[in-house]
Amino acid sequence: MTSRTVTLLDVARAAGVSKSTVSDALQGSGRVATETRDRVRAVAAELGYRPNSAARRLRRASTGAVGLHLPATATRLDYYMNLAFGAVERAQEDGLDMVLLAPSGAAGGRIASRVDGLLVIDPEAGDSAVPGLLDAGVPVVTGERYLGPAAGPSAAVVCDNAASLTALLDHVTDRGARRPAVLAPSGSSAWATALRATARSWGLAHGVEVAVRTVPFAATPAEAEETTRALLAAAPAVDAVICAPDGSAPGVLRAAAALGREVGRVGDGAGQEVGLDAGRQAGRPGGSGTPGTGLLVASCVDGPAPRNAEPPVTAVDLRPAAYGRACAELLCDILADRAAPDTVRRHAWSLETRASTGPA
Amino acid sequence: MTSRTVTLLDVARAAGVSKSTVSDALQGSGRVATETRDRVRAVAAELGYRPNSAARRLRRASTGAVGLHLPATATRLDYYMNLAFGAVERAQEDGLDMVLLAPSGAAGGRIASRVDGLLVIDPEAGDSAVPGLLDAGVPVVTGERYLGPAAGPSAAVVCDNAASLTALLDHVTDRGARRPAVLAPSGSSAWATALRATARSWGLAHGVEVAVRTVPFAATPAEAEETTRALLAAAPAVDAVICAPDGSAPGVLRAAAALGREVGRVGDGAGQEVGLDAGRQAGRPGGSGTPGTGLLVASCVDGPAPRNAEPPVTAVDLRPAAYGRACAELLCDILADRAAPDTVRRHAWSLETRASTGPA
DNA sequence: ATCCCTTGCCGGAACGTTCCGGCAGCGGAT
DNA sequence: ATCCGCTGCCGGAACGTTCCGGCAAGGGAT
Repeated sequence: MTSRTVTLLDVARAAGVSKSTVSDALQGSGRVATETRDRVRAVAAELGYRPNSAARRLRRASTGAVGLHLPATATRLDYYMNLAFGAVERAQEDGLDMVLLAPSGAAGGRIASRVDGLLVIDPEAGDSAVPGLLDAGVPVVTGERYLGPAAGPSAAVVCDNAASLTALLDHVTDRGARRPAVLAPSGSSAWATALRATARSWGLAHGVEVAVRTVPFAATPAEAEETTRALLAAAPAVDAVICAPDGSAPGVLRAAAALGREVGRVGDGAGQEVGLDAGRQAGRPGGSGTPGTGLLVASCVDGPAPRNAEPPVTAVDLRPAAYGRACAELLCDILADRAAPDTVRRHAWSLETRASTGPA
Repeated sequence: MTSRTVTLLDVARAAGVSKSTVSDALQGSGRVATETRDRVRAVAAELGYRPNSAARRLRRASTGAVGLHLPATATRLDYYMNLAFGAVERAQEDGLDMVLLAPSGAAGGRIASRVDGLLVIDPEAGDSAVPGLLDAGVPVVTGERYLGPAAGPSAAVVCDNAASLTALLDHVTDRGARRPAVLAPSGSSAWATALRATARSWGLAHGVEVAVRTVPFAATPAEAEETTRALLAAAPAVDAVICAPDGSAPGVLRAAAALGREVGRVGDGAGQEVGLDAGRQAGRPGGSGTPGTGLLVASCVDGPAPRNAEPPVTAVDLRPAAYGRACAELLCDILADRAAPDTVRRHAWSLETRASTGPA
């Protein structure tokens, strides 16, 4: 407030050198004697010199910022909140600002003049903003692959979604389930697509019948509950439900409770065999269910909902904050030429086993 | 890609005028004949001219971006996700980018060189990043007041939290509750402070004893459940629980279920009188509760959790997206000199009555 | 002693925009 | 006819950086 903004020239005068030398000293570029460099840096620090980002950007023809695009349909999922902040943190380490892009996406063309790169998370093939972003003329890193048309090869950080759902299915069968079912997400994101494909193929590979029901990408617990009720009514032999969308696991739990299924146990209490139940429960859709019959429940996305549910629900932890970090890191690497612009990296998930799939 | 970036000078040459005229024509500044202006604009559009934001910012000494700071403790609450996107949308309408600030807050000093203004949402007095932001030298709009030390008068958008909690308390007493309790948030945000104060004062004003328990600002359902159990054990006559933190209402519901309290009904099933219950239930802390005894439940923050709970929970809808919009709008107005830098605006909430406080 | 190469530093020219002062031309008032 | 003021346009000069070419000074090799 009181003092005018201090520029390179001010530092130069104070240090008794030219502005070029100050610039070189601070950037570490050019040829500067170590002694001079230290002195200049000291003076700069003392004067409280802050480089003017606009000037720097003008000169360097870069903006110093990257854009972040999140799925329009799912801005309310706090999974993305964690992801976003992970990304912000990492970008900041490279001195980059993260600008939040409106889901509507407005004019994709002018984006290029405002950011040096783009992070496009879980791009839906149906999202009209995405194609504009992908060829905005700046490097793009997608979180999960883009499966839409005209998908030029761009950099990506991917999760092995097939492996995580497989792990979940393996886990529930390990715990005794014989007839697992999957509530798979709709939509054309890579995540949703992979889960649907895996849900179908795992059964074939293991000679097990897997019931698959499709629910919205961002299903509410109520929707999950409704689907689960219908599923268990139609296929009472199902003894494990794996629920994909973030936050909807409580709905599965509620359906189980309403139908008298005890979550966290498999079988009918006498043993682990479960085939008999089929006949017993058939044709009692909205009824009170058959007390004493167990059900395993798991979620493809960890978060507050599965973690705090009663009982806590086994889930795949996608580690969203780390995922966001990884995306931002890849983009930073590409911008700094530390990585090729078509690099693909993997992000590791972990399985969190909880009471909903059996005793600890 | 193919063509170089088109500058003001290119447009000038193509239109047969000087760069100054082009600038004036496009900005609407200076004195330009209407005919010339239209022609210049047509040429600019045809060439696909995009102003270089870095150059513009350098010249105008503004950055074209505003920063958004969210509470560090609560980045995971999707309330803030909605708020953020509301703000982004509004800022975009004024051509401003919204840059997400890392919760850690790093160096507050250099923020001023990167943004023209700041949005600081629910500033905690304990958040070490906040003071640096408040006097970063740029206009600041806070979402809710900052109650910390050295609070220079800055612009704010506030909610009448006293009124919303009062409305909730009035509502449950209207529905028959005689002994409401409040799970008030800890912390020193204006929201938390106002709720705690109101919880205490409302009782005095109405001659009703209000039990107040403090829970974390971002309490998990498990924490809310635990607190509710303890509360109902210690004060069994409590017949309504109003729960403040976002997302924790399900915990109250679980506690109620565990103690055999029927949510959405008040009294013991025979009538609306409830005072008698006190003796009946006393001294049965962890037990199965008293079946047939009702409990009203409400939340101070609406969202997926109360909306999708079973039964759905009455809540105050703070309308976070609109709130974010309002904050951004105020900041835009201040930056454009349409509002004084110490303007305070109100944001309206609404009460969403649902089954948890009685039949529809 | 001469030459060359390296080191350390500097001046100037961009980057693309906005804004200020100025300069023609012209119509109307004196 | 002279002068004034207004309109429409233009040419610089910033804004604060980075980067390139160049220039002295010094030291080693010839």
